[in-house]
Amino acid sequence: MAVTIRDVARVSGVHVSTVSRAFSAPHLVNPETRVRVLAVADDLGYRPNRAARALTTGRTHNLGLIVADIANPFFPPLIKAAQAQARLRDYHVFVADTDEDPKVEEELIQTLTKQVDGVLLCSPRLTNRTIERLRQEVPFVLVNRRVKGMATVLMDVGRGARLAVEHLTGLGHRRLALVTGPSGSWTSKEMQEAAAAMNEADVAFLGPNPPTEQGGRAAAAEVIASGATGVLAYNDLVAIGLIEGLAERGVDVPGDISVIGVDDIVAGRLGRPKLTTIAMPTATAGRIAVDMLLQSVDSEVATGVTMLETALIIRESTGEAHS
Amino acid sequence: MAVTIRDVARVSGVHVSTVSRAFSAPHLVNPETRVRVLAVADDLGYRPNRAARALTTGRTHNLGLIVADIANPFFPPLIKAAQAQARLRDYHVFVADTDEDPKVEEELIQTLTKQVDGVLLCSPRLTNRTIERLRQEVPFVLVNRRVKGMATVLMDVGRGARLAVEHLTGLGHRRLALVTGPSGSWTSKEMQEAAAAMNEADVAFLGPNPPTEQGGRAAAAEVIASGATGVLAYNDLVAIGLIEGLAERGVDVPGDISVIGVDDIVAGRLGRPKLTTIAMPTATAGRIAVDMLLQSVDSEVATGVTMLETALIIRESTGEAHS
DNA sequence: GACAGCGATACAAACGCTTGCACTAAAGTA
DNA sequence: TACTTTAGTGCAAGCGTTTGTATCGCTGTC
Repeated sequence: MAVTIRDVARVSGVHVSTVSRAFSAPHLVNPETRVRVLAVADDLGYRPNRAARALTTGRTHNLGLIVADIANPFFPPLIKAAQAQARLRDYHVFVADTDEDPKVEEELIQTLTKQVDGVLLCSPRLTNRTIERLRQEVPFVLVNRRVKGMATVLMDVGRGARLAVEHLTGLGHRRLALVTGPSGSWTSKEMQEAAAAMNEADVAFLGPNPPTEQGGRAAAAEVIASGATGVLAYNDLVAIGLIEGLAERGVDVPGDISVIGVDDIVAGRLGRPKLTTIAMPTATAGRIAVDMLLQSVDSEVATGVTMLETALIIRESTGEAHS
Repeated sequence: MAVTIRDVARVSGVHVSTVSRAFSAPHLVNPETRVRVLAVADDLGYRPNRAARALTTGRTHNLGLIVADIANPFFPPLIKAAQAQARLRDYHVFVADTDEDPKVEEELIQTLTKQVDGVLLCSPRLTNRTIERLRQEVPFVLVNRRVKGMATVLMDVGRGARLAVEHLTGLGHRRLALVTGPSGSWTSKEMQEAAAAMNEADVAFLGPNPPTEQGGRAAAAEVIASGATGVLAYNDLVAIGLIEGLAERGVDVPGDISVIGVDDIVAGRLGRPKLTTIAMPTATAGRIAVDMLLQSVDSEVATGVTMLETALIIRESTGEAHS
């Protein structure tokens, strides 16, 4: 049915191995033979069967990309960039969604393992132990999560959180709240630690919450109860939900309470009030993560940590405190 | 290195074929043997190598999902749903981004072809001829694009557009404009046809435009020049950009001009003014498309058209016309 | 003029799995 | 009892590649 290397060999009057080498080891075949073979291949519409190739070489030329929630606006730019970068290197990428469920996540990795050369784990909810175990089976690069000795791409939310707290205290807010995310989240922990380390402010930790609009809306009451006038939310989605939840309770942002998000998603830029937020270089992260992964696939060294800068973008959801 | 079917066979004292059948044809093996084999397999951590399986069976158990732009908020829910549905059926999915480029799209299909059992083509920009040619090589399901005789999932934007026009004329708008999308887009054509067929209104067609915020912003001048007071935009992103562009030129929405988008993305719901829009059942589309694809993979019949309902959601970006 | 060296090619095994066929032993049938 | 059937299993070919090794005809060297 499909045209194979054998067809090309037959038509061009050489052995299959010569055809194979014409593609993958050009220097081993006579230039004339090569052009002839290539011409025939093109003629016949030959496309190498990557599954077959994978079988002998052990390289699938596929990557796995596992994220907690594709629909979370944080991820698409990362997925897009990763996929583009992979394509540049002649790799295809499986995208899988765990629905924030560690069980699903592990299972996904297990089944993907045999068909990929490596996997990108974005904001994994797995335990360190599990990650370390799974790592035996397939090279990883972690995004937004630190596990000792593993290749990692991080975005410096710690610094972002510090900037955010400084911004808030600079505006006169004394009592702050951090609306935390899922409990397994490195980002969330990082933000907590950064905020806790700043002793110029008195900050309450609220959560954990699902990293969604709903999560934010649901946290509104708790935020009000905390008495905080400055809030740092786990991400923009949560921040937006929170602002809505506060509005429903008659609390104005930034009039009564200032809110800062994380991620700089489009919706925040277009919302009302426009969201002050910590911008994450997600596309860059995706690109770099793929490069690291490919490198560790080739060289067997799967280590190194890349820390990417974040930036505080001040828009309209933060304002002066009224004492 | 990795544990294969052979290891399982050796340890459990049976032939590889028995192990194979224990997995894929249980009724052909003695129940006792089967449980023993399965136990050993589990013990050893055996995972079938899908590439090898693909080689013999011709089924990769992979799907390709090709979209114009992952970062366009229209797609993530579709991708997520498709991926989830595929997983349910024990399929993995390659996600690829064409960057709205037909060349890239074709190339992607070509390289993916050998590693997938079928591909989902979302809002393809390819010509019908090309699609029909490519179809010889791999089963397709088209989303948001109609090609005769091909399996298709459509969302009824035509009806949506009619509702939108009615809504606008109902508000007293007489001069309308349609800010069209990319020229290859079925959706865009569909909207034009629907709008043109409504002779109660005088509608100008503006475009084509890139389906982005920038595209919308850039169209602002043209919209003003057209004299229209009611505008239907290709999608929410364009609508949002347009509203911004109009604001920059001192034109208020919905005060001076009413704007309707398409897609019902999150950003529209949170924006200011909240966008009146045509909601698209993207998640449903993704789910159904996968089911259709899998069905056509099995049965060789790759036809049938599913039309999904859309709905006009009236929010704040449309208002009465001032005569 | 015999031989080492080399470039180009052919050969064949291997990758991990599926599957049609052959075989055996037990069970059913006449 | 002799037969056919059937359940359970083994055997081996084959899927489309890659790749180490063998082969072959040259050229160049002493």
